[in-house]
Amino acid sequence: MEFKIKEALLNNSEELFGIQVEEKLIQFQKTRKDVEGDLTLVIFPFVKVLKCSPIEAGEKIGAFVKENTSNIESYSVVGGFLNIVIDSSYWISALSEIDKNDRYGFGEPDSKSTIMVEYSSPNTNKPLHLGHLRNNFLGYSVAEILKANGHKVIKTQIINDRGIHICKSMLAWQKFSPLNEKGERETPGNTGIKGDKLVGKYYVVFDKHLMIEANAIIDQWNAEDFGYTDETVSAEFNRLDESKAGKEEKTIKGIDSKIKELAKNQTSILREAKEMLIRWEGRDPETYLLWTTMNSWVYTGFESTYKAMGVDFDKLYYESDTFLLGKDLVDEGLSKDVFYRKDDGSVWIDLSDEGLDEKLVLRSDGTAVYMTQDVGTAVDRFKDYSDLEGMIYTVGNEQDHHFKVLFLILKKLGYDWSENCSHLSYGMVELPKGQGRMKSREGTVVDADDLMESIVDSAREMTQERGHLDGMSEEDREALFELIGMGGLKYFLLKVDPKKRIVFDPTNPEAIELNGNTGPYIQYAHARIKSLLAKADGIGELKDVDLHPIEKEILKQLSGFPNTMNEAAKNHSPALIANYMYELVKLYNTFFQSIPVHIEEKQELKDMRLILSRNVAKVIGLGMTLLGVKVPERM
RNA sequence: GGCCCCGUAGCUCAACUGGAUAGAGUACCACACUACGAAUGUGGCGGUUGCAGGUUCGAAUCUUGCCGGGGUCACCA
Repeated sequence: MEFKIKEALLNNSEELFGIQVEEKLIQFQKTRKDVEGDLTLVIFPFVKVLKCSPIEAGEKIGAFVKENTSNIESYSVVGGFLNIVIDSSYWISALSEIDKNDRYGFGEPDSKSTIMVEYSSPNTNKPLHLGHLRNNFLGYSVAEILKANGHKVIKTQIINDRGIHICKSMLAWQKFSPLNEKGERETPGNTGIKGDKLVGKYYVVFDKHLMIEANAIIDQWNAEDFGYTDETVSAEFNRLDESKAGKEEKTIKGIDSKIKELAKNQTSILREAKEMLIRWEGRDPETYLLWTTMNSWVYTGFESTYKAMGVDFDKLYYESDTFLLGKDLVDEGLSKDVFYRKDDGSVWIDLSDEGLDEKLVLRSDGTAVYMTQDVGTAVDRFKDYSDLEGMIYTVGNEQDHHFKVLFLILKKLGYDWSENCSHLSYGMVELPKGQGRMKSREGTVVDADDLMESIVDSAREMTQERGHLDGMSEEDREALFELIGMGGLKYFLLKVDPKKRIVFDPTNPEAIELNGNTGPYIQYAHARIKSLLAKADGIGELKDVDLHPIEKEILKQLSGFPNTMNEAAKNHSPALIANYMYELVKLYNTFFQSIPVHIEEKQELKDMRLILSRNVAKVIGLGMTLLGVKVPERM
């Protein structure tokens, strides 16, 4: 409709305005709720051209539009706004179109370019937490949205399976695990502890011992006892210690943390972990076996968490496979003078022209850093998929800088596709009242499994209270509780603009509501419609009938679905879908509450309302799928 | 300290990317189930959009300065 009006205005621009107006002057918006109309044209941009008051201009354009466009019932001018009323038969035919299409709003599968979406990408030394939930749901949803818009999508992650962090867990397990009566150390098998939780437990154990040892060292230093401490280290300690004199509390804190770092590096336990990493890199069989064993525990644990989350991947990349890949590219970059080597052998890129700093891409000992492998992995992925057009990295906004640098490096290395790479940067999940983000060491991390379990528990309780479960098997009930709980959780995390941080209070059992603007609210509407439709004995043909205003509102909203999907894909924002869904359901509920369907005497009206309802349910189903949320037939 | 992001009702979030009188949920108060499912609906209460200036027909949105919160500036990942 907008298109029709726009065309009419443009084609008759000379006659109407005296000159050919630019297309961008024609701006439509939704009509305010308290004003009659279905579509509003903003008049202000034409005022200058027509050299008259906004009212006169509005009247003139309104009259023209009514005369030259079909399906315009009437118009009115308020202030600088032309409100256009579209007739019922237009909306009825729109409904008829929607009704014909089971995949309304969706594009032809694989009709657009191939895009890789990376998400999750966990470390293998600790379990997944609330932050990962946001990451996973976001990545999964964006992938589904792109697919629905016709893109071919490859879901992937890079698993951080190597490095000092996993060695810490391995070492702590070796040193500190108690032995059972058979003389075995703790395993998921003999303890019943989930694999990722067990490995995470030993990561914490390592940290505890590290701190004890480091604090003991600092105590000795403070007592001027430097024992076997290296001279350069003791000198550094003295320098730092003396620099505290006369400083503010904040500065002293910073210096203290540097001293702590220094002491940590002197501990035997950290040295052992580093030695273990070197053995790992040398492919020492015993270390490698331990590493594969403990990682496999973690993967088994992750698998069950991913299953509960309802996310999946098409292709996995492991850091242990890719960490060497970037090195060849560093050589290539050196030969192209994109990088340069310092005297100590380390390799850098200078990005000061782009307003960024110098960035290290290879250590002086020749080992790879994070950036090195990210460059390597990116190039590798484009080799793996010849039709790949671009990539989306779902990673928290703490890494904004990293990705800016990464994309720049790729560009400078001559990879044109770097322009099609984007960082889906999302806000951290934070604790309330400026407590900042969750920290594993302080025990404020919200574990993913625990949270999912507790939300399903709430769903179970609420659903049983309602009691619409007669004749449902125990299995089906459990599946339903999970569907509702997970729907609530996903919607809670996805309805917020990805860019914004989320505040979550773990101490508040009602932090995730299941009433109001929530997943279950939308699921409930779906179940209600299904029940309504089940009670209908046959639905007739759609006829041209007069629409109630609320019915028209619902149709307007339904008509906007394809556009919302487009915007969601363009902005990588599931929140747009979630907000759309909420608006749709709110309108429908108003309708449901105030307008009878089955006792309507006029068959044509009844049929229209049933068809309308059917399509609301359809769009709810389609839209929620994009968020990874399932909708029930009953609940 | 340099750079980046964010400040909207008590709380959690919207606002179609510069448009009308800034909207929802929640909490609180009051109503509505013998018409189809009350996880609902209808009212009410609640705001100087952090503060101060600037740009224009028009600013929560763009701009400048300040205040407050977070992030980042590692031969960590």
